[in-house]
Amino acid sequence: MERRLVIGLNVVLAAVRDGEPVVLCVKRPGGWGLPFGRFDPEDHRTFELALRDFVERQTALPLEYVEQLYTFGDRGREAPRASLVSGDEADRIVSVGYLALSSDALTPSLESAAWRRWSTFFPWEDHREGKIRSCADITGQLRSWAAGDETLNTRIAMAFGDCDAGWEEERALDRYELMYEARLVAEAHRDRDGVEGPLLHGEAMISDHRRILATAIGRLRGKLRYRPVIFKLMGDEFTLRALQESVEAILGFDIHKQNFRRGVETAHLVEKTDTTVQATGGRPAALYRATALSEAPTAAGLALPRFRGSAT
Amino acid sequence: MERRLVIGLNVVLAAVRDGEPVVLCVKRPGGWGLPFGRFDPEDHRTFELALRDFVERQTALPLEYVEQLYTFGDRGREAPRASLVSGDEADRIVSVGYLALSSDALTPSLESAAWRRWSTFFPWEDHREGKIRSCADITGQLRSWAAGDETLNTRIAMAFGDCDAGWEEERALDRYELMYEARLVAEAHRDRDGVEGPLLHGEAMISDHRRILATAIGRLRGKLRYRPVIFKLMGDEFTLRALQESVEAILGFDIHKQNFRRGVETAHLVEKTDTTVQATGGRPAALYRATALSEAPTAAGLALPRFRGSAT
DNA sequence: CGCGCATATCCTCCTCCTGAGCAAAAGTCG
DNA sequence: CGACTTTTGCTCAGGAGGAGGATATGCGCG
Repeated sequence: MERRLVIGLNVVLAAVRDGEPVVLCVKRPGGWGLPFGRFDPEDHRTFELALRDFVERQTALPLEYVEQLYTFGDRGREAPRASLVSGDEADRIVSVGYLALSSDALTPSLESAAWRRWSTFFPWEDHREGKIRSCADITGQLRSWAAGDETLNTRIAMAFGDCDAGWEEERALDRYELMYEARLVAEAHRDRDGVEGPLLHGEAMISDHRRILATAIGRLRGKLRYRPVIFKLMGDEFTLRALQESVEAILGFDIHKQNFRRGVETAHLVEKTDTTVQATGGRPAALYRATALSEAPTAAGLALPRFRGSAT
Repeated sequence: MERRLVIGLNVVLAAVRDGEPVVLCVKRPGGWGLPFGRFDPEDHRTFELALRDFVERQTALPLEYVEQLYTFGDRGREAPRASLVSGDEADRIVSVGYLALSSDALTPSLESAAWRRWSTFFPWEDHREGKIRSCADITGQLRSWAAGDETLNTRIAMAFGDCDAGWEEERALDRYELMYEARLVAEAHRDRDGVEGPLLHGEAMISDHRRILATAIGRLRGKLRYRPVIFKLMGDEFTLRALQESVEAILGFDIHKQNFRRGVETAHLVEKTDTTVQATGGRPAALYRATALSEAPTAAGLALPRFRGSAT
């Protein structure tokens, strides 16, 4: 029996709903996962076309902005569940991960697809005021796992900062991988022992999908700073508060209001329309729209502050 | 005849030699290209292992630092030369590009492999003092090609700045792609007309290898700013001047000497040894080495200035 | 209508990073 | 020794970014 090479495509379709970052998930036999499909060179000229095709089939939602994340080719990574994609355990699966952004987060018309919050899978990535923050436990557990190992402790320090200072939001993958190695996430047990792992930090996903999601989160967070991608998550018109809330949702921490305004305005990424809306109880807010500048895919991003810990 | 799916691996192995950025090239029937090979799932557990394996065979050089760049899956991209890798024109080739860094740039023991300067392929990317700078022609040609097209002109402005102001060195790929579309590089003619294109800007490479190289250059340049990768290109001990020259070689422009020192020293990326060397005619320079901090793959990078045009 | 309330919006102040350049130090070469 | 070259230390000004005070403009309510 010849082992064939199979290319699987995975998509992290992200959006912001009611101020919460969400990702489109699909219910599978083994649990929740990302939309994915097999790339068939006969049918599709490019990865992106294939992606759009089967995401639409699996979720009945069209894709807008799409960007490649990473290609995972290691044998053993998908080990226990390889058969999910190929139907043939002997095939060698290489999976290409994609990040897609949606501005509307329409409810998918299929039962099996649903928007789920990032925080379900990565509770420790959300440091906004009033959210749970289980980060101290994690670093504690990591440190005792690392014991005296110099290298590991450096990695922990780099990935988590002091969890309150020096936290770099774009290192979501570093953090997940450390936790995986330390067996603080269920996948680590499942992949090694073959049995369902205990519920540890956050909900698990099938295969290596949570790793892909971590990659996507990190990439998106990083990209906010140097490309105007945030507007791919916004409608045509929005208040500055809404824009800021989206940014905060993605970043996972609160930022200074007045400075944020100054930042986006002096960068000329947005322009004021002449309409205002009254969504809250206070003064009506001006509606803004993205400028032509921010439409350019190569334009600069937002000047965003770093997380400096919370007042807790 | 069934079309099989084939995964090709390409490596951009970069180094700095005598203050010049170089890349390891392999002489092929159609011209110079990057080392590449076919990924065989039977033989190799991971892409990286496969990579190390065949690079060693093709060039007799071992790989050290390796990082994935991008996966190119579009049909038609490699069109005229698809047979190079597979030997069977009907196969569908997907290629995964990698970036590798070498600190020593040993001369490969094989005839067909050689280190070649980036500037051979991308003369317009080098803005250091005393180098040719054909950037003004290029933007001129691009603008007349773009004619009045709003979108294209924005892209040009974003990619090239004013070629003297607002130039962002990490946009090497954007620049190459624009030039490709405008048929300012030989590959554009070759890929479309099937015949060897005229010599235009820089030397052409086989297949889409120059595109991959552009991707690598952009990635490496960007990464300098947020990861300590520059030390992967340096030996164990080096003077600050040597370090700076490497950085300048990669970035493609000169930077302020005193500020550079201040930057690396206050970032604690290097520490002084107690030896000095006298390489030039002036005062002997202290030798430095990378600190443990800079060994951490997740540590921060160098604070580097932006290109502000040359005094010409 | 006047008042408290909740936001939005404007503006100021202060600090630190960064760009730029002067000047001294420590060698070589003739 | 004096001219020259390169390293190294230091200063200073401008600007970006962080924090927060002060107004503006809507609401609901008595």
